[in-house]
Amino acid sequence: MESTENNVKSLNFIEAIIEEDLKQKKHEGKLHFRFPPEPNGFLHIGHAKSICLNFGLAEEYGGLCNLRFDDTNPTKEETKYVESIKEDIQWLGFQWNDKPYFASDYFDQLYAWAVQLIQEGKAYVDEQSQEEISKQRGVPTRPGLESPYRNRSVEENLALFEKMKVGEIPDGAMVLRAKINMASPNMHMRDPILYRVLHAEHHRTGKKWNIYPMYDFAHGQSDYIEGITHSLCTLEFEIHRPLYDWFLDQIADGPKPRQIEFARLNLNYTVMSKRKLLELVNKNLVSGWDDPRMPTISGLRRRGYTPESIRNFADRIGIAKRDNVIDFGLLEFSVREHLNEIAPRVFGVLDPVKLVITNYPEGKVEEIELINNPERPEDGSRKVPFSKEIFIERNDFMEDPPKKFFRLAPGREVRLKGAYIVECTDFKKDEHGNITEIYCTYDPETRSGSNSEKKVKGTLHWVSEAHAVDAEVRLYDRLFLEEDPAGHEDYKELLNPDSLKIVQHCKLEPSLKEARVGDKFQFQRLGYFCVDPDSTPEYPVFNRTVPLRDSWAKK
RNA sequence: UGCCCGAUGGUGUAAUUGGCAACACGUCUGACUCUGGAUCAGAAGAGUCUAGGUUCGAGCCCUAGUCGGGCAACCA
Repeated sequence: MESTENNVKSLNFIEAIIEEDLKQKKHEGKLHFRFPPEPNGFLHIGHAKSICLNFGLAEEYGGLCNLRFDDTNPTKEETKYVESIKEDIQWLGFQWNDKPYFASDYFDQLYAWAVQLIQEGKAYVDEQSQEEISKQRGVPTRPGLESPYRNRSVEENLALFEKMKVGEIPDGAMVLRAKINMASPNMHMRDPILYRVLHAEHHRTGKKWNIYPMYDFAHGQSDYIEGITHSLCTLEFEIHRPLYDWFLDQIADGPKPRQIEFARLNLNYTVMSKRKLLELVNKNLVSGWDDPRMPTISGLRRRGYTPESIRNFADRIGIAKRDNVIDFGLLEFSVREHLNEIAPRVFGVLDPVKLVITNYPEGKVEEIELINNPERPEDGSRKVPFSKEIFIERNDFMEDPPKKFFRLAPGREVRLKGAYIVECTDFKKDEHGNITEIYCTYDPETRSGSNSEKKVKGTLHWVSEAHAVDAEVRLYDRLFLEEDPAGHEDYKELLNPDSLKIVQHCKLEPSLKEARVGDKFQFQRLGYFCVDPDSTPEYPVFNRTVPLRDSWAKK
């Protein structure tokens, strides 16, 4: 955000902290961030906000940013997620420092620190059941109770922890707990669990471990090991910060990372929790993590969003601590803005109706030259064939139109973009009243570029029947009917039944035969579209990224 | 009946750190246009949750409330 007068960039609260730290020479002027996803699902637009924040700050201030997989729970994590996360970050245009890091690389060190805490009398093995432990923890308004195992000897703790480690203890039978304060008003300080027994195979360490550290015992330490200076996370971890600091106080002697929390991104008309997104995928409510209706990065990519548009979006929404719900329209604005700049304009008729130009010579074909992108003259032009029989959009014709309808109707004139002005003389209907054919005459004097004086209110896109490419087009709408689906008992009931409309045999201009998967276009007057991977050479498939703004449709 | 955090136009974010609220999206006008797009010009819309206090002066500081969010997983 720029202030208008003196062009001074205004800082968000995290940048303000950073600049202050820099001024104080806090970490000898070094800046090191990290993006720490758990590989248990695909990244979504909310993660994009965090990615842009962390990697963006590193770029902005000349610091570093690690990609670190927070893989301390082998029951939920998979390699395929690791791969998708890497792909998404790179696609967004960011590069992590050095190599991908993994919390699991620190299991040995973490274990050693746990032993150290035991030796210092700051941790103990509890063999109560999960239910008992949870009951003793108390409630936020009342202190908890101390475990009967809280004060056993260091030797006994060491021996038990060793048993946990070598696999002699069944899942759930014992945990290692920090000895902090069962009466703390902060529930996370009531003797939090450090390690649990899990006879699970880890995606990277395999069967080496039978115990795995909890998030709280791994995260801050991982930051510390990597020399992170600013550990940025979302608001729900705010209450963990005293624990984050407590662990570091026990083990660290060098400079410590500082945890700073910011508000996560919420977008209306969608859900953003990995659990819910996973459920949509698992229940086949969408076609997969990359379904173009998903708010995942892979979904947005397939939908036709560009990395630039997402980064600009992240920039626009800002960083603060207050809860927020961003209007989906802002995301759409961001893609339109970028696509308007880069997408070649083409003709595509989604709902074709045939138009015959009765006074146009039979068999004649003119090659009409069309500008590829008026926003970028350097993108040149292309030739599009024009002939006697063409397709136009069905809703560009009305039998009995209102006065403000600037398109085709009996007796009305309209320009066929790049070609001629035509006047509707007649039309044909079938027994159901559907228009089947429209008849026009053209004025040869009005060809584009011929300086004819004639002006008309409307301009239509069109595709020559004989030259048309057939295609499938997928029209997407918001996935949910209500602004806040997650706020409902069952958000799945709020799925928009019309979130995907598949249209077959759309008619596209012949140049689109050359389009490759991922290519983006503006179908003139309709919206932005991109080639879907489901395409075949014979039958391309296009996704509508976003429609054009339509001030006519609004009325 | 606890602890932590937050509160600025419809939405989001600013306010040179105490000097009478700005930018973006959205909305509405109008111009232009061979995309009812884009672009351009303009408008409406908050007096900053409330009440006190400090001060020449408060969105910024203090006090007390109100409202909203979070915290009681062997998840992250």
